Amino acid sequence: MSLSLDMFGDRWSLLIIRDMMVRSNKTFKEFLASGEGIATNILADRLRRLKAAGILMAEVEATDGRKVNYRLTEKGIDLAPVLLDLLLWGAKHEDSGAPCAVMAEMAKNRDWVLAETRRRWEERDPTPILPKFGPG
Amino acid sequence: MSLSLDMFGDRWSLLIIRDMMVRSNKTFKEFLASGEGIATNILADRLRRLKAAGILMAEVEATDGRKVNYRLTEKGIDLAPVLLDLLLWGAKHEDSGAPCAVMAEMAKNRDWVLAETRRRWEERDPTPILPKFGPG
DNA sequence: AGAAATACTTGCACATTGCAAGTTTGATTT
DNA sequence: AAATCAAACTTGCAATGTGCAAGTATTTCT
Repeated sequence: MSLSLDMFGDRWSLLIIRDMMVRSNKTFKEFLASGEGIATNILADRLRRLKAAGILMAEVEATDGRKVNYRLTEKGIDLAPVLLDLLLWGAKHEDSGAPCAVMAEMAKNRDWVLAETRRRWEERDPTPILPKFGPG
Repeated sequence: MSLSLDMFGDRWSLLIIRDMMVRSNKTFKEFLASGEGIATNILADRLRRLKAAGILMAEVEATDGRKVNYRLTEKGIDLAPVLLDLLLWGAKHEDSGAPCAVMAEMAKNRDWVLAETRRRWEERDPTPILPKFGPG
């Protein structure tokens, strides 16, 4: 756990991973526009560190050599349970602005949400997971 | 989630909570002796912030007015799923030194481990959770 | 060839952290 | 009762990390 916190014991790393996981953010610009207000140098540094740790990988887009697409690795997508629990905790104990019913659904269908998150990652499906709930 | 990371987006807060949860650490001195090497000023600051956030509470020991006993609140013990997932992730993807079999057991009995963690908190049972596994 | 877009890097002020030492309050010993 | 010890902090300061504004490199568009 101490090792995990060497990597995630900062303000931004987990937010970046969350943006990749639930918003399908892929590019530097998208991360900047995520609204949390990360500085460009910090973003560059975190992407570098997460890449070095094998949590994400980077590749330049085939059709546009300017763009770099970041993508979670298996190690990265395995953080989904941590992020989901953190989200549920925040929704329960902090004023998150998220509707209670939605959060209750997510807590109830925890395993399905995790499976669906992984499926979207595997199939590169960029559909956001938040508005859709339940197996049916 | 951004709100959660305002609180836990640092190197030490979650480690302190982990030490309270799995090692039943209660006093300033015990936290210092946990082996992670936190500085005294940082420890004091984090305890203050976690207390202000309602994640733990402090009370001076009745029989020894020097000692302050820290204890997780309901809000604090609710972080157990996050910590467990982080532990399992670290065990899977980083060299944690923890035996694989033990971690596999924890992953399998996730719900039981969480229930047992909460029971120990409610009953103030200081038995460490790590060497004991399975419902039977 | 020139302008625009994307992904960074750099310089610098400011905040946070870590270490060592000191302070405060309460218990224990003589 | 005085001196000593113990636990929980606080303080000072150097080093490290962060955030903002600006600049650079490479690639694409016109």
